[in-house]
Amino acid sequence: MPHDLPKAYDPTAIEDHWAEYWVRENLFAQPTPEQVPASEASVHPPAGQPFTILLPPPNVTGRLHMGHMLNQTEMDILTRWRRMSGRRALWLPGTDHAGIATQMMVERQLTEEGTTRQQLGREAFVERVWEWKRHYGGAILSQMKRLGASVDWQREYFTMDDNLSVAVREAFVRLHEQGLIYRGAYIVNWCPRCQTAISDLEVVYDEHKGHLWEIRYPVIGPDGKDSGEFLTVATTRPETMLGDTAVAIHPEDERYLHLHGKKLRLPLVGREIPIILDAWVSRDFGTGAVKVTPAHDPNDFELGKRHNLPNINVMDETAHINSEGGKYQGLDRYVARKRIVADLEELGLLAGVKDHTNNIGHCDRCKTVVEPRLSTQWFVKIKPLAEKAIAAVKPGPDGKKAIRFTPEQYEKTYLNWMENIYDWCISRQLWWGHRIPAWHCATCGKITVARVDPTVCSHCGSEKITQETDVLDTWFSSGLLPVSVFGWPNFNQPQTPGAPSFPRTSAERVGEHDPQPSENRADFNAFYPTSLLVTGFDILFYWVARMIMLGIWFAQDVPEADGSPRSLARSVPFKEVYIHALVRDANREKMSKTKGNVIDPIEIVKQYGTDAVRFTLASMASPGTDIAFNIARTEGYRAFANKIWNAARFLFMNVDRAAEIGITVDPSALGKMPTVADDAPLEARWIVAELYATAAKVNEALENYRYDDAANIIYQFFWGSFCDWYLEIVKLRLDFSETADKAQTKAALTTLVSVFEAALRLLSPFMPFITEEIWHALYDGNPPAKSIALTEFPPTATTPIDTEAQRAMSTIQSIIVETRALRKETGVEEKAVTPIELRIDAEVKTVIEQNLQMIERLAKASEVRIVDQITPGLPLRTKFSFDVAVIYERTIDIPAERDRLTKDIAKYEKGLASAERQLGNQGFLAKAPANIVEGLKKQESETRLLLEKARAALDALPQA
RNA sequence: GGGCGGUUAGCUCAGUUGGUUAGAGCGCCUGCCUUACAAGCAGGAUGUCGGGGGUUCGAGUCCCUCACUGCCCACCA
Repeated sequence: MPHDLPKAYDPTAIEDHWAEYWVRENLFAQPTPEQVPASEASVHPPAGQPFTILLPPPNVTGRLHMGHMLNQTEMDILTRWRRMSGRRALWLPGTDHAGIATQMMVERQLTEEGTTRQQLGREAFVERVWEWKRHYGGAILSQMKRLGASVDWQREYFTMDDNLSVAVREAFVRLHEQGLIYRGAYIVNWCPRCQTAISDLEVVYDEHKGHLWEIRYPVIGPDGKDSGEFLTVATTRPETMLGDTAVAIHPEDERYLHLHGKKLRLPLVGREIPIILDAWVSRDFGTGAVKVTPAHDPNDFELGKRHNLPNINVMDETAHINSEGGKYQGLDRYVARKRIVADLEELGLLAGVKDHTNNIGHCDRCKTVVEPRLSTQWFVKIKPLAEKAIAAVKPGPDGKKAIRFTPEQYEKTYLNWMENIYDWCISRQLWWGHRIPAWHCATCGKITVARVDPTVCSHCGSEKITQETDVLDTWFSSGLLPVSVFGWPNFNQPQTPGAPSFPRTSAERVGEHDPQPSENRADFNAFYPTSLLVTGFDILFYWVARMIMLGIWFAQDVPEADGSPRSLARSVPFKEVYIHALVRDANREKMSKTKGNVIDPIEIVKQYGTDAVRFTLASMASPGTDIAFNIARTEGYRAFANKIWNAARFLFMNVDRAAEIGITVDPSALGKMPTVADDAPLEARWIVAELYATAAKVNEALENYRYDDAANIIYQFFWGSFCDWYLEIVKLRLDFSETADKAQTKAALTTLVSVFEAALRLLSPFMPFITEEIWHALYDGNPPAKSIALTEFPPTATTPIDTEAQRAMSTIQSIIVETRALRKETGVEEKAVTPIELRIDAEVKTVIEQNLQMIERLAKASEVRIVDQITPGLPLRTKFSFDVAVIYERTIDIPAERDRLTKDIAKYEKGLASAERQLGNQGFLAKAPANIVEGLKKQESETRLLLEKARAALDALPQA
């Protein structure tokens, strides 16, 4: 049974294999829990509490980027950890149909083919998008599989699956029934390229250097002719003047008040427009007179409503001037601007042009400048939903919050937004998405909203009805995911005749997967509310907030399993939200395609291994701080993986050698927390104590989303304690000679293997690949489970830790470190062994005397002479509880030694002075807690001793 | 304009309710191919915790202020 591991760790050789294995074996599938009757509860031991987590669905068009990988690494660590800790873990994956993004992608293809979606027609186009999805849509999830995400692939969903579409439709209809959906003409953000409305959130603002044009509008005299007087308005967008229906001035602006009641002649157009008074106008901006274009500016729209002004829309959906624009018709908005400015100048109506910096909104998707546009859209009256969403994050009557944010600061951001929320424009003029289930009647003009496609108008019975062409905002469907993925609404909705046959999923259409839709509430009962949402702050409002609003709104009507009403705390879509940081490049720059600093996770994974990249992200994932992804760290963690690899090789080498003389490790010692006898060797007691301490710290860190702490603690344990110290010491015990004490060797081997095996389990959530590989090798083909991921995570022990062993070991380590340093200073050759003198305090004397061989081996001492006093003249190092000296003929570097001692003395003097000052302070003695005072006193006496020793050593140095 | 962060070793970052002499990784310097690992081992150097003020027996940690810096929200034409 030789364990043949290649000498160097090569992630590429193992990772693909395990990634495929995990998927193929369905290791992380979480079936719908069977409802066990109480009478049988003893037969079926109660399963762990569910740990449910939804993958923020990546866009189906997406390619995996570093942000995804961070997000998935964090979720995977937590899910694996919870699963190994006995929870019923469900991590649910899926993709988002991503309306605009996907439509754009396919439109681009069509452009290359020399056609357009309009030429194709709606139905063919949508079919074309499905086809695209079938071909390319799985890419990001394949990448995810490669990264080893421990999700339940059997439950994979797509937001346009039929069951999820049913949920979308139900949600829309219910909100409509509840009077929370309305349709109307409002100014919305319009993207002239995408030719759709977009929500406020989808507009990103950018500062641009532009101009403020001052235009003279002729005042019409009592005779109906131009009076010769002008009112000068200032505008950043002269082209919109074609749609002006008034000019507004401040009611107390004495410069212009005499003009009130008069009319102006709109230049270039000739229309007579009124001068209105409104306090909204700011007197000190521009000229103090504002042209009012209600159809092209949100403020003007409000102004227009207040003053009953007509709305004149002068642009079409592509932002070209329409027939209202007279001779400018057909011109692009910016061409029209140029032309208009030139014409005004020619007419002598351009009073001035000033430089002006203004913020311009761009479409988040395609970066086209957004046009505020008057159009008819669908909205959700959001306040009632927001109220509940606010209550969910504020302390309830029991003082607890239904939803807790980590880091806490995001709670404020969230509340601030939620408290100032505007109605949500949910209609999009796209073809790809959930089509709004509303039908317009050509006969009576009314709208029919229905769960089932109607054949006649519900108002007048007319058959002349046509479905609304708009689709819903993508976030409307993703906002429903926490309820819809668990079967809402079908389980509590009477099956409507004629409703889409269910289950029929897009996956069936596509022929990829066979998701198992829930037809009862077992899934919902077991997994809702989900435990945690891990996501980036960039979609806090888009998605997180919408899920909270919609989740509460619809889940509150779903009774508990026992029929009782559902509380707010049980209606929320998730109990915790963990907002992770942004991954930046090594220079803290945001990664972006234009900057060319994007790190492709798959590339870097190929180079360093998934485990190393995961560990990098985990070790830097301190809550609330952006991650400056530094490849040097990844190199370091690849070295760590290599270290683990080689520790395994060392282990296997010894296991094999032991087997040759009939020593084997009892498999029952593995798979749990190792134990040691009280009389076991010190290093065995110590490493087991360290393991327990490490497990406790790691569990606590993960409990608090301190991935960074957890990773560093494990790293320190494995490399620092286990490899650097324990492995070196245990070599002393691994004696395979004929004369060896077999019982001792076996005990040492057992501790070695069992601690290592436990360490693998500890590491597994962070580095699933390498631990899986080594774990399987360790069991040599007979593992107790299909995967290390299904074994138990080292728990936090309830029994006390062997602090005595820790203390003793710490002293021995200190002796060894000091001796090594001393050897170096004294110029002892690396290979040479040399006797040392050691003076030790009584209380540690026994244990150290029993473990002299550790010092001999690790400090390269040919002999350790325990003395009462170090022989004068020997180069020595002093510590509080011991002094150590090397017996060596070569002299030390006296100036360097003097230098070192002088520095030490200065440090001790400073420390001592500080301690004495505090201890001499009555206020300190009176007010500081006892343990602090005690600690300081101890420190003072120690420092005093060290200072004396250092001074003595300095005095003893030969004069240069 | 409103709000929220950040500023700690050359670099990237920890430092939990104020408490003993501020840490890690990488990098750097020195010596070692020591039979698991040179992707390694051993030793070493490095900080007026952004500036100033205050509270306190005690401040990297709390308060004020200034500077620099990042982000979010709002959008006066």
